[in-house]
Parts: sequence; C-alpha cells; structure tokens
Amino acid sequence: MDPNSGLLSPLSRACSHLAEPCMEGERSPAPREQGGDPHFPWSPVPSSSFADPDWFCDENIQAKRARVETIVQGMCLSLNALVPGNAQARDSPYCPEKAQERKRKQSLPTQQGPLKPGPVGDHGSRKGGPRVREQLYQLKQQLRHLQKHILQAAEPRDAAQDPGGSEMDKGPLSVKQRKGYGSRPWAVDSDHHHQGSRGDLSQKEKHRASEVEYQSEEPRVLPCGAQDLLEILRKELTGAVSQAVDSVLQKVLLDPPGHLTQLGRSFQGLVPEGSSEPSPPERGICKDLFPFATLPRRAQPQTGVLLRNLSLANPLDPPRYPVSSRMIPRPYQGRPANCPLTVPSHIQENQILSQLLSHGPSDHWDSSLPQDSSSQSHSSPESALRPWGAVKLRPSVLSQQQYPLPFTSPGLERLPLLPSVKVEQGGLQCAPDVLPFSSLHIQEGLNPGHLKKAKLMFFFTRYPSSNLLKAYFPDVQFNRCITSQMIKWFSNFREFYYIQMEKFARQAISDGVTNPKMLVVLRDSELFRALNMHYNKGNDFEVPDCFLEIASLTLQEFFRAVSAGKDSDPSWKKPIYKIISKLDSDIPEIFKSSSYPQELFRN
DNA sequence: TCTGCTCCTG
DNA sequence: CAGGAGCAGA
Repeated sequence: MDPNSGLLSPLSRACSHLAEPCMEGERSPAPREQGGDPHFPWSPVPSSSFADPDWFCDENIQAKRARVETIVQGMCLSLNALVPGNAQARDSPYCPEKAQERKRKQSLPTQQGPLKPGPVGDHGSRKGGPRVREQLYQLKQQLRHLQKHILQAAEPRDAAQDPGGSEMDKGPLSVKQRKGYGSRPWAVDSDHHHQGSRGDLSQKEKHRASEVEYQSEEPRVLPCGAQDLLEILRKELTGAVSQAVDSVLQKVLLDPPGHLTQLGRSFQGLVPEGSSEPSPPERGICKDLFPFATLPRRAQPQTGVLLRNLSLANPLDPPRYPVSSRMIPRPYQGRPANCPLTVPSHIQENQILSQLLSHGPSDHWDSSLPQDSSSQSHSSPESALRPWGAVKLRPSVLSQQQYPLPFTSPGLERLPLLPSVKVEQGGLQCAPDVLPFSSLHIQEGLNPGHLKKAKLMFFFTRYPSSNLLKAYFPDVQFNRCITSQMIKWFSNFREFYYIQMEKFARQAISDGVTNPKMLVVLRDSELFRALNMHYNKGNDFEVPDCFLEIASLTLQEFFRAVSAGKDSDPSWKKPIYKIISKLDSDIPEIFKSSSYPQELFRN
C-alpha cells in the first residue's frame, strides 16, 4: 500500500474508492486528465457560467449536449435505483447476501419487536437535514436550468448527430469490460499487482470515474475540436457539481469542529504503512502425499499488500498452532473489473446519504432495537444534534451499509466520505425528493459483514465460546438471540467443514490411500479449495497455515475412523469433534476491531 | 433450566 | 444459513 494513501484527504480517498472498482488496470486515458486545466482558452468562465447560452454557440454543440444529457440522465438513473420500491436495486445479484440477510433479520422480531423505539435518532437528531436539502434543491434547480439551456442551444444541430461507433469505444471502458470476474483464477493472483501511488487519486480518480461513465455512452464520432470541447465541458461540469456538493456537505459534516481531524487520525491508524512482510518459510512438506492434497504448492502469493501494524493490531499471541499473521487484503485491482460490488456499494452509499439528507427518520429507525437505553453511545444529547447522529448510534447499521465499502474505524469516521460519494453518483437530481429511508432495514443485529468476519475467524477457531465472540464482535449488541445466532453460524461452519472432511477422507480411501499421513491439505488441494470457497469466498484473506494443519489433521482423523470402520457407530464422529475442538488457535487481535475485516473488502 | 451441540430439513 | 428436535452437561 502506498504510504501516501494514509495522507490522502478523506474526500480524495472516497473518490478513489469509488473509482477503483471499475477502473481495474486502467490509467487515465490521456495526460489531459491530470489537471484541472484552467488554462484552456475555451474555458473563459468558471463553471458557474455554464448556464450562459452564448457559451454554447459552437459548431460542436451537439457533443456537449450529449454529454450533459448523459450526465443528467445518469444522475437520475443512479438515484432511481435507490427508490424504495426498486427491489432490483436492493436485491441485486451483485449482493446476494443482502437479501438473505434482510430475510434473516426479519426473523428476529420476537426479540427485537417488543422494544419500543427510543428517543434516539428521532427528528431532533437530524437538525442539519432541511438546510442541506434546501441547498441541494437549489443545486438541483441549477442543474435543470443548465440542462434546459444546453438543450435549447443544441437542438438545431441535434439531427446531425452521428450515431455510429468510434474509437471512443476502444477507450478504458473496453478494458474494464474485458476483464471479467470469472476469468480471475481462484487463488491469489500474482498479476494483481498493487497499484503504485494513490497519492494523486483525488481529483483524477473522481474524474476518471466520470470519464468511464461518459465513455460508456459515447458511441459518437466527434471532430477533433469537439473532443477538446468535450473534455472542457466534462471537467467544468464535473468540477462545478463536485465543488457545489462538496461545499454543501462539508459544511454540514464539519459542523462539529474537529470531526475531520478525528477522521484524519483514524486514517493514519488504519492505513497500512509501506513495509511488506515476507512470507514465512514454508514448512517441510512430505513429498509423497496423496494426490489431491499434494499438488505442487503454489508459491506463496505475496503480491498483495499485507495488513500489518495497524494501530489496533497487537503482536499476535503465539497460538498452539502456527498462526500466520499474513492477512492479505486484495490489492485494489483484485476486485474484478466488472466490479460486482460496485453497484450495490453505490446504492448503499447513496442510501446513507439519503439518511443524512432526509427529514427525520421514520419509525424504522428504532422499531427493532434490542439494546437497552443504557448502552454506550446511544441517545447522547450530542448525537441528537448532529445530522448523522442517528447513524452514529448504529455502528452495525453502517457496517451493514458499507459492507463493500472501505476501511472503517468504528462507525462515524466513514461518513465524510459521503460528499464525494455523492458527487460520483451525480446523485443530486432526486436525492432530496426520494428518500429510501424505509428501505434501509435498520436493525441492530448481525449483518453480512459480521458473517464474513465469523467465517474468517473460523480459520482460527472452530469452537468459539460466546465470550470469545463477544470479545471479537465489539460492535454487536449481544443478547441471547444474537449470541445463539452466531453460535449457530459456527455450528453451520463446522457442519460444512466436517462434511467436506468426511467426503475427502472417504474419497482417499476409495482411491486406495492407506497411510493417513499422506493426507495433507495444501493450498492447492481440492479440499482446501472447497473450504476456502466457503469461508473466504472472495479470497480476500490468506488462510493461515494453522488452519491447514487442522484441516490435515481432521482429514486424517476421518480417514482413520472410516478406515477402521468406526463409521458404523452412530456417534463415531464425536471423538473427532472432541479432538478438533481442542485445536482452536488464537485469533489475531485485529479481528477485535469492529471495522475488521472491512479493510479486506476494500474494492 | 439453561446453554450449546449435532443432526436434519427446507 | 436458519429453524427445530433431541441430547448432554453444568
């Protein structure tokens, strides 16, 4: 990871997060993208002067018209996806767990229902909302005004548009489309190199994000002069909108002085510094191992950036089994180019934004909160005054919303990302009017992020105690139901684990293996692949070696038991369970962070 | 009784 | 993955 990345401004960082998922392997198409280009002779006026019709009296006006149309339409479209009734947006296949999770949480009302909504998060906590709404409304009006002008100016030439394709189609977008998720190898890719510097990502990334959007709808052939005009128009328009929205939302978000300072600190703490940790020496491996376990061990992929030395990461306690501290967040290119998470993440971000901008929350906000009023961070008078106060009250809400989102120190620090997020979306058009507030399903409880984290924890512990779970999920308001749900998760994890073990043990037997020592689970083995797919689907996490040890041992135990014919005993697995239950490793401290493993999900 | 686990089912 | 049944230990 670039050491500079920690120094990026929050807004810049947010921009880069938005841009990256869809920008894999891309660079800015041309150097002209790099600067704000205020010197361009055709750009004599600041962006605010766009509304002047005279400015558009150019022979290539239709190109500009198309651009602006695209922008404005894109703004509408992106926000339409947020409409509560738009089930497609929420239940997008890009985020299958979301729908499932919603369904799951709905099953909790027995415990959550009786708890009455508290005073927290009520209308009083959204003091800043109307003001922002008003300003955004003005912005929206300006946009409409602008659109109208452009349409008027360009109308006479509209018929001259060339609908054919052009070299524009060969731009970055085609790269993006080419690299599909399915083409990515299962294992850690060595070609997912870490992007060099992210220090200049702020404006550039922002612009690139827009660029892709534009190009995706840019099949027209434009005279070369028009290209320049095009760029100017893009830049100016993007800049104008960005500045306007940034200023508005920053004004609100900066309301409590020092908030961004706090944000900066948390950034420093969360962003890894430059060093890389070398792969520990590999264990000696028996050369005569069973075929499905002995495929040549792939060189330990270390192309990723190591998650290391986070401020909240203490040195790991030595586990009984060697615990690798290598936790490799995928380099940001690691997320497939067709970025399955991009759409939902945008939607979610906009939903959060809508919360901020909306009027007071509906009863959904509190109707299902199991926690008692004495819980930390609830209903503080301070939070009631902040626009995001209600959000702050629910770290789990945020983590639910930002599942694909980047780094998060607990809760609040993430919020300043929103302005840029919104700019990227161009989500001005409808934001203040369409408030999908009720679609947020805000509930205390477990979210997909927690599930993901639990799965990763399974690599270290198969039989976590409830106390351990409480320690490692500090952002979860534990109660009986939540605890049992999480325990149930691990029970399900074990079930899958043991089923796989038994299956592969039997397969080894049927393949004629006689020596259980031959059975070693390696990173290339089929068994590991199955397990990794289940617990670490995105391959965001490097499975610790200790898990391979345990898996090998489990496999051998199953092999021995089945070989000895013990499986005729109905409870023949119990001794195995007993053995395995004693082999839990210590979980790295980093897992105690409530924001973990969101860092891994970054892009 | 409560809690946690496995097994089975959907 | 969740729900439920059944079981076992504290």
